[in-house]
Amino acid sequence: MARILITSALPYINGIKHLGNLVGSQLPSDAYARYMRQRGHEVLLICATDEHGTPAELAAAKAGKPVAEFCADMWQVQKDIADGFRLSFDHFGRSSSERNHRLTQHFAERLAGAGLIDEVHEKQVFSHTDGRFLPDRYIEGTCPNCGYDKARGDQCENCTKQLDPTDLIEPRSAISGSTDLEVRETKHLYIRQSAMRQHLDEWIDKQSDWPILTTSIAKKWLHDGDGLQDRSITRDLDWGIAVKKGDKDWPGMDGKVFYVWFDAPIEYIAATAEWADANDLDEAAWHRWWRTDEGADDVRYVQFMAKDNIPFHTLSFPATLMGSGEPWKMVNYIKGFNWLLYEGGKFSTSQGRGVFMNEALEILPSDYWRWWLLSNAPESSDADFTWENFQGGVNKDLADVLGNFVSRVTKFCRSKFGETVPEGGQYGEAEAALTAEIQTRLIAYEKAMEDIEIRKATAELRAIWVAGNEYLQHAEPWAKFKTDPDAAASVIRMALNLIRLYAVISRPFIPDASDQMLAAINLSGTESWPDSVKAALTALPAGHAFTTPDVLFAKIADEAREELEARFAGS
RNA sequence: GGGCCCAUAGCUCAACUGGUUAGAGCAGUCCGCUCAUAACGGAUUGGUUGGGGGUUCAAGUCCCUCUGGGCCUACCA
Repeated sequence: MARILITSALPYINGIKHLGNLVGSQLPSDAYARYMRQRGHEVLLICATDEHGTPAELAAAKAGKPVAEFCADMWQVQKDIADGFRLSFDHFGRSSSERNHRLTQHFAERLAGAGLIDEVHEKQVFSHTDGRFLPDRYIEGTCPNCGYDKARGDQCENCTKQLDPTDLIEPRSAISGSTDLEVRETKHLYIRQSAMRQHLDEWIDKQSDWPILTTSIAKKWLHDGDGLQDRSITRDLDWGIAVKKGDKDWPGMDGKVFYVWFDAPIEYIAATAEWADANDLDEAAWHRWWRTDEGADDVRYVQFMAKDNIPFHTLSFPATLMGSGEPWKMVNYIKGFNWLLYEGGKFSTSQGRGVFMNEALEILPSDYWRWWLLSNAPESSDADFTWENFQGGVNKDLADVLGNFVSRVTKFCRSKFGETVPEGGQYGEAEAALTAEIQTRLIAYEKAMEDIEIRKATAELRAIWVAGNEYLQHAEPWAKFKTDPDAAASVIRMALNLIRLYAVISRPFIPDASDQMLAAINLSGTESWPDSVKAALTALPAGHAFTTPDVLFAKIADEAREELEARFAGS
C-alpha cells in the first residue's frame, strides 16, 4: 500500500467555474484519487478556493458584498457544486483560512531568514477614484504603437506590443473609467528566485518522466533572456494575508498583503492542516503528508492543473519550499491539461458562452458530464466540447453499451428465471475466453490509471463493457433457453457477474451509476477491486437476489440537444 | 518581436527510443440477432499522415522551409 497525496489546482473564488475548469484539474484528480483508493492505497485529495487578489475584491464589489462575506458565500456555492459532481475531496479548504495565514507568514519569515527576500521600491499606478493601486492590466488607454484605444497596461491586444502603463496615452482605470490616476512609489517584497535558479534547474532536470508540456514551460522561464527573474510577492490590497514575519510585524510593510500567487499554493499544505483540524487530528497527522522528516518521504505527491498554472507549480512554489530550508514534500508528478473549447471557441463568462458547472448539473446527472469530459480530456492538445459530440458519446457509451447491457441482462433474467441469480449449467470455453480478454484489458486499464492517461483508461473501460455485449451475442441465452435452460442460466449468471464487475471498475468515472448497479444486485459500494477477473466473475452465487433497475442512462434526444445548443450559444 | 506546442480517415483520437500492408471509436454501407433504452453482434467503405525539400537501407516519427491553429512572454489568476 502506498500513500498518495493529490492536489487539484485551486479554483478562483470570483465566480462559478465552467466545464473547462472542471476537466482541467478537479475532475481528473477525483477520478485518479477514487481509483487509487479502490486499489487500497491511502489517498489524500486536497482542493480549496483561491480567494485573494484584485479580481476577488472587484467581484465582491460588483455583488455588493464585503469581500469576506462574498468569499464565504462563493466558497459554499463552489463546495455544493463540487459535491454535485461527486468530487471526493478529503478537504475543500479556503486560502483565506487561519491556517494559511500562519503558514504563509511562516514561509515568508523563513525566506527572509535565508536572505531570499528583497525589499524593492517601485512605482505603481494609483487610482484615486477606485481608492486602490491598479495592476497593469486594469489600466486601459490608447496604444502608442498602433492607436488602439482599449490597450491594456501590460500589453496591447491589438498589436501585441508589450507595454508599460505609463506608455499609454490617456490612461484610465479599467474598473471605473476614471482618469484621476497618479504614479506613486510603493515598497514590495520580492522573492529572489534568481538565487535559486541553479537548484530549480537541477530539480527540473531530475523529472525525466514529466510531459514536455510541463518541463518545456519551466525551462523557458529558467533560461529565457536573463533567466529566472525575482518576483514580487506582496500587493497593496485590503483583502489578503497581512505581510508579517511569522507572527511578528514586518517593519515598513504595514497594510500590505501577500500576493495571491504566493499564498495560493501554500494553501495546499494549509488545507491539509485544515483537514486535520476538521477531523480532530493532531499536527503529526498532516505533517506525515508534507514533512519528509516526519513520514512524508514515501508519499507520492501528484498535482493536477491546467497549463496556465504550470510555471507557478514548477518554479514559484518549489522556490518557496526549497528556500524555506525546511524538509517540505516536493511534487513528484505534475499532470497538466490543455484547454477545453466550447463549439470551437473559448468559454466566456462575460458573454455567457459555454456551460458552467451549476448549469451542467441542472441539465443532466453528473455521471454524464464526468464520463464525457474524462473520455475527452484535453491531455495531448486542446479539446472541443460540442453538443453533438457530447450527445453522441454519452448515448453510445453510457446508454447503448453499458446501460443497455444492464437492462437486457436483468430483464431477460427476470422474465425467464426470476429476480435471483439462476443456477444450473457451468462456465465453459466462451466464459474462459471472455475472462481472459477482460483480464488483459483490465491490466491495460490499470496501467493507464497508474500513468494518469485518462483517455486511454476510459477507452479500455469501454472496451470491457463492449466485451459483455459481444459475449451475450455469441452465447445467445435467449436461443439456448428454449433447448437447454441450464446453459442459458450459466450465461446469465456470468452476465450478472459482469454487471457487478462493471460497477466496481467503472466507479472512478461514474460513481452514481456504479452505486445504482450495485444496489440493483443487492451489494454496497464497498466491493473490492478484482485481483483476479476469474474470481470476480463468480462472486455472485446462484440464488443471490437482485432488483431489475430503472434505465441507468436515458438518451439525449436530438430535439433536446438542439435546444441546448441554442440556449448556450451566448450573446 | 522571441520561445514552445500542435497539424494523422467525414468527426474525436492512437501509433515505445525512426522498423512489417498507419490503427481504434463514432458516423456511413451491408449482413445477422431479437433478450434489451429502434438497443446488440459481424463485416465493410474511407488516409500519397497540412504543402514542399532533405537525412537514412528505412520517416507520421529526425532536419530545413512554407501554411494554418494554439499557448506563453513574468502586475489576471
